[in-house]
Amino acid sequence: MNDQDIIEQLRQDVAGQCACQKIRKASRTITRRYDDALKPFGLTGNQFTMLTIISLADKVTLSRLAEIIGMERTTLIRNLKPLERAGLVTIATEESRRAKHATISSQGLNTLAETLPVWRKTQASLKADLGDKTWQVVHQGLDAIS
Amino acid sequence: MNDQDIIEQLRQDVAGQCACQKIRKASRTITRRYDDALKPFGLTGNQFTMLTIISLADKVTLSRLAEIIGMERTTLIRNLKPLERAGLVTIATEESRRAKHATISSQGLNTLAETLPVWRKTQASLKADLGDKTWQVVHQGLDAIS
DNA sequence: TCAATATTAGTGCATATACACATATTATGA
DNA sequence: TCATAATATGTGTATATGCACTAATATTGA
Repeated sequence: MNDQDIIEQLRQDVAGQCACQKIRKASRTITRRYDDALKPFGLTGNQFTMLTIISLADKVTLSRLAEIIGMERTTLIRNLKPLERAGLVTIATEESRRAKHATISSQGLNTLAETLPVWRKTQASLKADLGDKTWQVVHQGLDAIS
Repeated sequence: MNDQDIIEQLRQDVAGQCACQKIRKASRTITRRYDDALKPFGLTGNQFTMLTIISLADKVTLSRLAEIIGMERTTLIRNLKPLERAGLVTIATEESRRAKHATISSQGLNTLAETLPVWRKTQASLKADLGDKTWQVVHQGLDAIS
C-alpha cells in the first residue's frame, strides 16, 4: 500500500472518527475549565473528585477507592499524596496491617464546603454552553462507557 | 453549614453528576483500550492521534498543530519528543527561524500503515461494546464539547 | 502447622497535561 | 531606523496516568 493510499484511509476513517482522540480532547477541554475554577482553592478537578468520593465512602481501602473512581490503583495512590500533604485526607491502616483506608479530615470537609458553590457554577456554566439536550446525551454516553 | 449537610449535598448534586469526573473516567477507560492495543507497536493512543494528524496536515507550525489537536501548546511540544526520538516525525525550522514544522517521516507512515488495522479493530470492538446508538450519541456529545 | 496462594500496597519508569515564566524572532509604526 | 508589539518556541514545576515489578500481609488447604 503506497503512502497516498494510507493517507487517504487516515483521512476517511480515522480523522474525526477516533474515539480515543475525541474523548481525550474533550477531557482536556473540560478539565481545564474545572481546574481553572478551583485554582483559587488550590484544588484540581481531579482532586475535587477524589475528595468528594472519599467523603461519601469513608474508610474504604485504597484498592476499592481506585475501583470506584475508575482509576488505576497505583495512579490513585500517587494522586492522594497532594491531598495528604495538604491535610485534607488521612491515609492509615486499621484492623488489618496491609489494607489502608482514606479518610477525609475536617479541613477536607471545609474545603469541600468552600468549593461546592464554585463547582456548581462551573457545572452550570458548562451545561449552559452545551445546552440541555447535548448535556443529557453526553452524560448518557459517558455513563455507558464507564 | 454542618458536615452532614455538606455530605448530603455532595451525595445529591455532585456524585454521579460531575462532568469533570465522568469524562475523565471515560477517557481513562477508553485510553487504556487503545494503549493496550497499540502497545506491540510501541505507540500510545495519543501518539497515534498526533501521528495521524501530522500526516494529514504536513508542515503546520507547532502552535497550529496544538490548536488542531486541542492540546496546550507546551504539552504538544513535549509529547512530540518520543515520536521524534523514535524517528517517526521530524521537527524543523523552515523559512522562518522561529516557527517550527512537524513532518511525518517515511518510517512514521510505515508505522501508521502497520497500526491502522489494529486501530480499526479497537475502534470496532469499542463500538460493538457500546452499541450503535450509544456510539452515535457519544460522538455527537464529544463533538459538541470540542 | 506451614507452604502455597491470594490480597494489598508501594516503586521505577515513561508518557501526558498545563500554567507561569522566559527566550528568540518577526512585524509594525512613529 | 529602531523601539515596541506581536508571535513562536522552550523550561521549570507540579499533577495525572498506568504498566511491570516488588514487598508485605492475610488466607487457605493439605
